[in-house]
Amino acid sequence: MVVILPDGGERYLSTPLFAIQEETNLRFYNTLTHAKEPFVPLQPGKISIYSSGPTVHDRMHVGEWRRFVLADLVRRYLEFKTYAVTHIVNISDLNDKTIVGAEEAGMPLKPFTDKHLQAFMEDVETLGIKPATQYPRASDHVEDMVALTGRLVEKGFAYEKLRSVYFDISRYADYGKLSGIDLDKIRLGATVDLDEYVKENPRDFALLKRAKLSELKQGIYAKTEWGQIRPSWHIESAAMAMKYLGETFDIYTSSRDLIFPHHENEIAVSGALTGKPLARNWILSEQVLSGGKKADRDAAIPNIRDLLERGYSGRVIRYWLLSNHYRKPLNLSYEALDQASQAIRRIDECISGLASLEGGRSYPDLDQLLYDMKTGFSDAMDDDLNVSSATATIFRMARRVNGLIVNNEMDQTGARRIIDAFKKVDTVLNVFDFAKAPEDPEVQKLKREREEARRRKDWKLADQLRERLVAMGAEIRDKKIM
RNA sequence: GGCGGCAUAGCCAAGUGGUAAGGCAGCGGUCUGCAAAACCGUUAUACAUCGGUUCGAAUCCGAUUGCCGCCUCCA
Repeated sequence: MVVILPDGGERYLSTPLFAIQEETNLRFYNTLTHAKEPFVPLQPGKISIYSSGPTVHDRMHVGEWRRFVLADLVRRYLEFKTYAVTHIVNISDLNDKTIVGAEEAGMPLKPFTDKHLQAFMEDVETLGIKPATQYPRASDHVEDMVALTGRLVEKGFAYEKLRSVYFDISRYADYGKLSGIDLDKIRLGATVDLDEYVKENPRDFALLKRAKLSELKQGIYAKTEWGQIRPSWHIESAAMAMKYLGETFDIYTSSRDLIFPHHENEIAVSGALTGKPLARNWILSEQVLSGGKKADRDAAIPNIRDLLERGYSGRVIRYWLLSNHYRKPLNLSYEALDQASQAIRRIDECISGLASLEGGRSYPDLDQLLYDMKTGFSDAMDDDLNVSSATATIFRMARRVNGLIVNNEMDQTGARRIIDAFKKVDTVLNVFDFAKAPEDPEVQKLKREREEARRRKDWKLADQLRERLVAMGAEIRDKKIM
């Protein structure tokens, strides 16, 4: 007997096959439904994520990195929970900004975008972001975009006007679900000059744009039945998402400010073609503010390299971007970064204390301690990635462990297990320091000299050496002179 | 005007009905040659405002205020 399930087969998810995954209490806030809901993958054990990628015309400022760090957090946490994740990040290298940027730089488009893509990848590494499974580039997928547009025209969802092709929103009844927008009430022309365009309805959006003269000169166009065109951002992203992850995938990560019109338009494109939702879960980061205003590229917002030059390490920046809940606005300030730096140091100190531990008794309640941290961490993360609560668990653990070390109640075996537990948690957060860089010989030499001075009770020399060591950035942890 | 979001200590921040986690900074102490680190103690009887529901509200309901974002060719 064949049963057609009205819910598209979702009830299969309660069969034993899914039991392992189902035991988890993982819940995400889904912007599509405006509610926290249990996360259930489309396929057992496998998860597909698509993330709104960079526009490679400039170095991204630190605010924009929030959505990439969020994507990384989602991915790492799912992998922590033993899912196999496919993660696609699109590279937007064919648009007004890159074309204008290349022109201004006096470079052909490809080398220009290559250069900025390389900068992007540098920052990915600095921030400890796991490289995506693939980084498809818009410029490599124009044929796919033209093909999708052709299908939309055939189905009557798109029309050509003066050699551009537009999506006809009036044909797509579900338009506006993600943003909750009411098309009759939006203010038309609030941010664009509508007179410049010849759409049948000002609410329609471009799929393929007639190539401009400057673009034709540079050869940045594709020949199609509608003329020489360049694809729009919306069709670019939708085409790559569907090509790499299929008609429907598990998670779309991005940031709130891209909901309308961009994501709404992608949903319309894919929904019109397949009748299916593009992504089941939309996980979107709230914005980074600077001085109370949106941090955008026009303002003087520092990028990752600027912050490195100011002395903040990649993991400090990452921790700062991560440590506030992703659905709350985050205010950029050096004070906040300083606080993040201090906070991380607390854990670093604990880890290095464990690593250099000698002697000590074994701690009888170690298993309980480890269990508390593990469950505290994953319970918090299961609840829509509550990083603040998760880190609170870790800090409590650190304080506890430091106390045990002070009282000689921890031995090397226990220390090793605690470090392993920190490492496990850090596969998700990726902010702690386990491999202290070996000290350079000069530092080691000064430290020996200082110890010698202390033994001789030559405090003046010892203090001078301490000043020099601190200035060199060395850490000093004195013990009682025997 | 429409839609969406945010408001908790000096700063950052968790907490959706049971009496305010955690971090930073501060203060007192232990340790130290003195510091640093670490440890112990301490730091919100107004959770934006007003009203309501309840035995009980930061949490639920209504209204208000302030701030932020988006509004279709910038991505």
